Amino acid sequence: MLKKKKQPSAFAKKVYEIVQSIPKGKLATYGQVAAMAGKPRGAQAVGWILHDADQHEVPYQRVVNRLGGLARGYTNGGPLGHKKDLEREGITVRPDFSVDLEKYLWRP
DNA sequence: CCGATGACCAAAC
DNA sequence: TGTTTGGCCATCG
Repeated sequence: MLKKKKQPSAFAKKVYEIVQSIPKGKLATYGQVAAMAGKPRGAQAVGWILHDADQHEVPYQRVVNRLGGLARGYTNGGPLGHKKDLEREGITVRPDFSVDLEKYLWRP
């Protein structure tokens, strides 16, 4: 299992720009980002791109699943690291690692 | 193109 | 209720 870094493709680049476009204190879901990138059913693909995004300057912490929950495999200290990053953005994370999408969801 | 993997989503068992 | 399966799309070998 050597899945390692690779070059950003058109889809990845779009995802990066979208994620970087998320205002501070707001959140976006995988499905939302995927839809903006042109793939309303590419949530999994977005997850893959974000996993690779750790080598880019992308605030992928602002991207959560549709339940407002943190990602399963976070590459930066686990869910605690993710929670800390979100709180630093001004987002309140519940003890169960979920957030209020109605309150923090980014609506362009 | 195919098979396998993945930080997702939804339904089925 | 917890686990599995299928679907989605992208990427690697």
